[in-house]
Amino acid sequence: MEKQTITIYDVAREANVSMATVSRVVNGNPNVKPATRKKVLEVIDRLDYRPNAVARGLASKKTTTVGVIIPDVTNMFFSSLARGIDDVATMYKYNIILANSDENSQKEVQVLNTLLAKQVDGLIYMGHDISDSIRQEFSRSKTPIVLAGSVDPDEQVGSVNIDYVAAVEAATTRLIDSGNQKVALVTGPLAQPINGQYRLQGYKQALAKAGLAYDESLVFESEASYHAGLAMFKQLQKAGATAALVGDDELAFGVLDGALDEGISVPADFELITSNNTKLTEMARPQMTSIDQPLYDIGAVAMRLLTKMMNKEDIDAKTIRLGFDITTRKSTK
Amino acid sequence: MEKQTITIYDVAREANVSMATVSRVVNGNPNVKPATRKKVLEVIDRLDYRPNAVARGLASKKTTTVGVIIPDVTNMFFSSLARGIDDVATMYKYNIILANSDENSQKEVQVLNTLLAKQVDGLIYMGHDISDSIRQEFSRSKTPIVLAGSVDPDEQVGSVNIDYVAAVEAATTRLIDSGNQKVALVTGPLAQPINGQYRLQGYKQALAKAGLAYDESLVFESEASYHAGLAMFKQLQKAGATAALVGDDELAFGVLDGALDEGISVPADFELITSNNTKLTEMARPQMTSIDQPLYDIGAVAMRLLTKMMNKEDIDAKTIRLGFDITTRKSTK
DNA sequence: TGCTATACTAAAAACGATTATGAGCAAAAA
DNA sequence: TTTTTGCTCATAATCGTTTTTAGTATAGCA
Repeated sequence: MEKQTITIYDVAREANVSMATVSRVVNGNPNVKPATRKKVLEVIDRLDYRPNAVARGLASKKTTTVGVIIPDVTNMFFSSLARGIDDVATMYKYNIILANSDENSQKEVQVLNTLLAKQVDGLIYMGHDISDSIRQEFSRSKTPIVLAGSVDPDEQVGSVNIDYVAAVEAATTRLIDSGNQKVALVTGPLAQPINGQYRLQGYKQALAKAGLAYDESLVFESEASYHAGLAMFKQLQKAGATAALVGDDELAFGVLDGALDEGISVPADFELITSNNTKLTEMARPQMTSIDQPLYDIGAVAMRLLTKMMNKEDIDAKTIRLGFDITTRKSTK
Repeated sequence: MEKQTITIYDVAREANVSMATVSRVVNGNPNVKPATRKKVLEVIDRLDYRPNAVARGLASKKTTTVGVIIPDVTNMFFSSLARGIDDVATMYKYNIILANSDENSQKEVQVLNTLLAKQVDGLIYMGHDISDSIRQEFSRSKTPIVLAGSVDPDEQVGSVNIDYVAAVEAATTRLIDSGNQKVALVTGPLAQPINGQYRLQGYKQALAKAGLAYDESLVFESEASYHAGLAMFKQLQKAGATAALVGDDELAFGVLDGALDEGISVPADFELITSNNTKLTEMARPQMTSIDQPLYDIGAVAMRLLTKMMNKEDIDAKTIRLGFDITTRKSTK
């Protein structure tokens, strides 16, 4: 128990150079003679010196850390995004401060502020609902921000997503084309733009193109949980729906099991398309047909976009729209 | 676009006090006259001052940040732990730096080092496999560390887990008691202590107590994925197993669907118990009986233990063993 | 009135890096 | 030989806090 922390100053002294030189070799600055560099590296190794990132952050005003606000890590949709984010973050030598928000705007604002206090170089925000309070915080912050997997109606900040309108329209059309007159739409709160604006719009467009009337009683709001889906099926049945487009995989899994538990055969008597194409879609029996959002990629691209913003590189477009697909499995005819 | 960052010095000047005084009111130090405190708070509010956590971290040598090493956020088992960790972390005003390791020891060591460079106040490590390299890093680090959901054979660091031996023994016994002569054990790599030592031991104990011979051909190693489970079932069948204890829910889900896909009826012709009691167990049809590890709690307790260590409080026990249960559902008779 | 105790506040020194600025020196050019 | 050029490297300022040290003002007391 001899020494405490060993600092750049210690290695400078041991190596008979100045701290500036040590700093240079640590940071790979080329202005160091190979012999000197070697000497310094040896001392670093011998002393087991590890640069203090906090001090470095203070001096350089860069923390190589980005904040990630996530509704709930436990939700496969978001954790898939998070995985993409983390992978490209480490690729670019950034670390991730992860904070769960429960999509509660008060918590979000608070979290955002502690993240900014910690001087993160950038922020990634996940969550469908961009409350006014958080939007306000966004706009007065100088820190680069990008939204992953959700849409920013006024394009203040960067965002990466898919064309939800088109995706839902395509999926709904598929359901209509296979003979369903009454296709239900089951999503999260319509107050959230992704549901109330985009998904609903896509749904209506599909209906309109097929010459079907829009029937409000076929639109269901629900939290995104398995149990909610289980309970939901009876309502769908009551409303006379013979097919449903569901906005979340867990929820869809619930609806599916709800149907099965009622003795309804899927897809023969009830067809279902879900939206996120997580692993869950393959675990269900029958496996679920799904809109295929490239979740991992959305996260990865969002982080990549953020790195560009942090580097002050030119961005062609703040909003990146990735392609989607519909993966056909066994829950549709 | 007038001012850059506003510092403690600015508010001191505006409020006609010293920076030390501002520091005191920000940190809730009682040695400040109420009137002064009020005045300072007003200025802070007016200038929209936000303390720089990096500078604070440098000066105080505390970052109120803990590092969390996780194999994969996308795995429900670990994300459940992570959620517990994050919740109590925020409760104690800590933030979480989350890093995926893929249970790759090289990555782990690297991640650990960058975390330490960032001066985290503590570390939580998840993962079944504690490689020698990581163990070595642990032992020469002065930073408090606790393991969540895994066992430390030499109790160098803190850890929170359940009694895996007893849990597996109980589950296996259950399977034997319901008439199965050939119970398979399906887990991750036996090289990992949790599998090769604890689970296997529990399994053997159950066998021994029931007077059954241990048959190596009934023990299967597998990665913890749904697809691996799907493929695994045929092997179980070939080995003549009529029941299985599976170490991971996704894997178990795969085994279950594998059985179903083969036309085997569960639990009539094949019984199954899984180990983690994640949401998945309820989604399966039939729902899966499971050892019930309190995942969220393990995470939460681990973080709580870590806070105590970081505060240098006395710890009664570095290893905390939580209780477990077996939740009976429909995959057992 | 003078002295001590009390209650705060001010100034300055860390904390451990980064980064201008410019000095020293050898090689090249004049 | 002298001047210029180009590398290397050292000095010192700076980043925004916390924390220690040294006060100062007020009040209490004899």
